[in-house]
Amino acid sequence: MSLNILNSDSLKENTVWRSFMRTTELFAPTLREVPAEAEVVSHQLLLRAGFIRREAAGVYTYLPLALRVLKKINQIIREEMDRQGGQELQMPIIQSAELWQESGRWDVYGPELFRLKDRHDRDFALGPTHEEIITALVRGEVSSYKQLPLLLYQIQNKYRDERRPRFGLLRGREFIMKDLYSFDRDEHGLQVSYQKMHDAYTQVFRRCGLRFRPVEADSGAIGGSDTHEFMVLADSGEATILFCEKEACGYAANVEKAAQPNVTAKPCEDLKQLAEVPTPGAHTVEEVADFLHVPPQKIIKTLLYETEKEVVAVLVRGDRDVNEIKLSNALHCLHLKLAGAATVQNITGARVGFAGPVNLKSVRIIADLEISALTNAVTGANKDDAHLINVNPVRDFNVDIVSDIRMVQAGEPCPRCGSTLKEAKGIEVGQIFKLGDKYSKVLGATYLDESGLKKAIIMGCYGIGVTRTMAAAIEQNHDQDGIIWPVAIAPFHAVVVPVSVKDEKQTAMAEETYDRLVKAGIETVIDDRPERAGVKFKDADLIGYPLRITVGAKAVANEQVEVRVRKTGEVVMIPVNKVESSVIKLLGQL
RNA sequence: CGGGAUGUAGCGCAGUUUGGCUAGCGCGCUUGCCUUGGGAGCAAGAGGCCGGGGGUUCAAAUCCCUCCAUCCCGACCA
Repeated sequence: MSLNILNSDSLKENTVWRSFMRTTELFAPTLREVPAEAEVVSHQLLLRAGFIRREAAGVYTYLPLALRVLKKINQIIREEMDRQGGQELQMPIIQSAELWQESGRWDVYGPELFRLKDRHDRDFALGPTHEEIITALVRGEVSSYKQLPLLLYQIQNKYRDERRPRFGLLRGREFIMKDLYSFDRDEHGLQVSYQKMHDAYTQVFRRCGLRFRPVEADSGAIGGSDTHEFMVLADSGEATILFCEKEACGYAANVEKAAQPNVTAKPCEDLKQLAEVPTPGAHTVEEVADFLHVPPQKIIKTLLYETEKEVVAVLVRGDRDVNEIKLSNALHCLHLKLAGAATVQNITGARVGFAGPVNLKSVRIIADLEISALTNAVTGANKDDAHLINVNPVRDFNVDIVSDIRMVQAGEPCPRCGSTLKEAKGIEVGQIFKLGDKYSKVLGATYLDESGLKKAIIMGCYGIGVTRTMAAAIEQNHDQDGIIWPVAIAPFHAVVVPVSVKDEKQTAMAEETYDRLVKAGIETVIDDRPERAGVKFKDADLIGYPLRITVGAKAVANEQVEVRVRKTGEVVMIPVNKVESSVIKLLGQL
């Protein structure tokens, strides 16, 4: 009996999606006009093409077409995770506060954590990520080095109460994410797992048909050492990435992370006499530079920052911007913000705009690497309407910390090879982290090695935003008429459009074409609505089927259907009896 | 969190300033005719707690109070 079940069609029918559809049955309500709530193009097109509907701010229903895309992305992810030895599981979305308190993140995570109480008034959170749960699971089940390494992953809804949900699926509060966690005995094992995931991610995004780039990144709140982000390249992207113009070099980093090049040698200039000069009203770098006729590079910009521990003075060259991420890393602080006017007055004794490191008491001073290379520089005098000239580090002031704390810009030398850095915009769709023992230590996930020694498991975590990837694909691949899906993640491969459904010959020919394509395994939609051709064409372009097969009067007369490529607009005439092979060939070329 | 804006039919909007007939327009939807290669045309229809609650008034989409929702901008570069 049981064998019979296995041999039956149940196996063959166990495909994730059906490969055929009639638009008269398809639930894909398209809109002619752009809903007012949508700002970015992926959001607009997802709404217009009938892929999603909004339920609440940052919370969406995925309609059938969207779900097909998501399933395809998921499937590619599964195959690549499994290929690297990953095992899929599912974990709770509702997570008890205890675990989060144990890891310390109940307090650290802040308002982004969706919190709720049960009827007994116990605290819970909706999982924004699953480090706690998975580590707790593993600590209970893994006790020996023989059980390692372990790669476990899940694809589920995650929740973050964003301070400002926006851009449709690009920054939602409920979203689908794949997270894989690696568990290894040591750093070497972690390196192996990390590389596996780096390879897997490269494969995933390549297979999705996206132009992307892995970049070095900052590890942020999740913590850990090494980390790369996978960026889908799109001009509308929020993230700025810098990459070396030399392909062979390969350096690429998020601006948040991009290291500055080695400091140029100190210019040989005689140290001049420190002096105070009046600079009435000149409180920005630009104003001071104009007023004193010095280039901004000769000005030391002094910013006061407040952290949860202290107030610090931050020095960068006048033409540079502070990189707050680098800064908070250098200061080992959690929160960072520019000090208010009152604090500035209090500490420097002057209004905002006249702070300087000379004789600045009571706060630590942190300077960017470039500062030590300056001679005879200009700074604020800690006195209203006055600046100091001929200021020299060491001679006139000392700093407590020297570190790379500034933003790097396109055009600067590559920190690795010295060629020029270029800039691009990207959408972060994946990130891989080396966590080390950060979570295993606090949560007590350990194992015994061969010598019976108890050791912390070394972890890594690796996420892919599935719903964000779908939106990013649209940001990268669209035109005025609508979406242009890469074949691998398109909801369907082709749409057959009979120009007039009242023409029996056209209908018959379209049905034959549809039938042939479906039987050949091509996911095909037939637009059998009694609409005019223009309406169907518009919808086809909007939804973004990679291929459109038009069956009109010409087709009937010539026994040839017209295959149009969505991406290029290219049109080829194909005899009906060869339509499958031609379509397969065309899809393969896309 | 701060600031701004908006909320009227499925979608896009007018009407609100200066309260007053039965709340309008375009698209979409239904029915019929017609049309059929890029969102056609004609005709007849359906569809509204004017975001919720409370007030003022003879009378409220419109004025007042309050709550809610959505969107945008900002979060300080000395």
